[in-house]
Amino acid sequence: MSTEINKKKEDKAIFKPLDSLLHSELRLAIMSILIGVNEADFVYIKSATKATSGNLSVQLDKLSVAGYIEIEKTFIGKKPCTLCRMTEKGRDAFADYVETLKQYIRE
Amino acid sequence: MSTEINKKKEDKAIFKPLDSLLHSELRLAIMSILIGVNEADFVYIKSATKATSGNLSVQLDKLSVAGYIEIEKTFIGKKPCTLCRMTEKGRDAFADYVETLKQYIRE
DNA sequence: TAAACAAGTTTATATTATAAACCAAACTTT
DNA sequence: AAAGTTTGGTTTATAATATAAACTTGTTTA
Repeated sequence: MSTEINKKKEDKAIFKPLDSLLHSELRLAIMSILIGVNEADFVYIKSATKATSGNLSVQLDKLSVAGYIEIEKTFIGKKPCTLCRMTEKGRDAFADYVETLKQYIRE
Repeated sequence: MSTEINKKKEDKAIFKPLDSLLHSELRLAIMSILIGVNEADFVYIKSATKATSGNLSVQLDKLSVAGYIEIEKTFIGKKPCTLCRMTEKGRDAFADYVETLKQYIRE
């Protein structure tokens, strides 16, 4: 049986897990852009991140499914325009992520 | 042919890429532990991170192959003991990573 | 001495990210 | 006006990565 004398090994992790949806380079970049502006469109995010269209499309969709961003498909003149906006949920998740991350980078 | 008149879209990403070796939850946790101490053994890191042995073994190996940590296999009494220590290169990479990350989290 | 345990490693599988291929509509050139 | 090009994406296939399961080697304990 275990006694007080036995040196206890840590029985819980010292690090809080990171939100894996946000801990991805491209998704993090997207969120980083969106937290600073009211909205941004697909083409802008693509050029700012240098992501391929396919990758961007997929990652935006994941953020959208999670409710972290909203996607609105409109037209600007005759061209389609995909607008992205961060939700309150996304803002909270991002703030949480940053807090958690600080544990890891010791700041 | 392209002219100066053409509105140039951003032609470089606004985010510096993250060191993908470090941008991994477990490897980051390992580095975070090692940066704070002189050395730590496999068993300690395992319990501190709650990683499985297999996963830990693989990730330590990657960090070691990259030259970010050194691994020394010794015995403590009759039991094998795998000691890990961060290298100077690892320390630099970690510092770089943290700096880069700040762009993304705006701090 | 056989069963259980400790400390890992190796290999297989599931998850995730990335890239390649494709599509529709609008513009441009001949 | 038909043919080719560009824009703004989506879908699907592949490559990379993380995780878990199975195994190994040696040790301790019942």
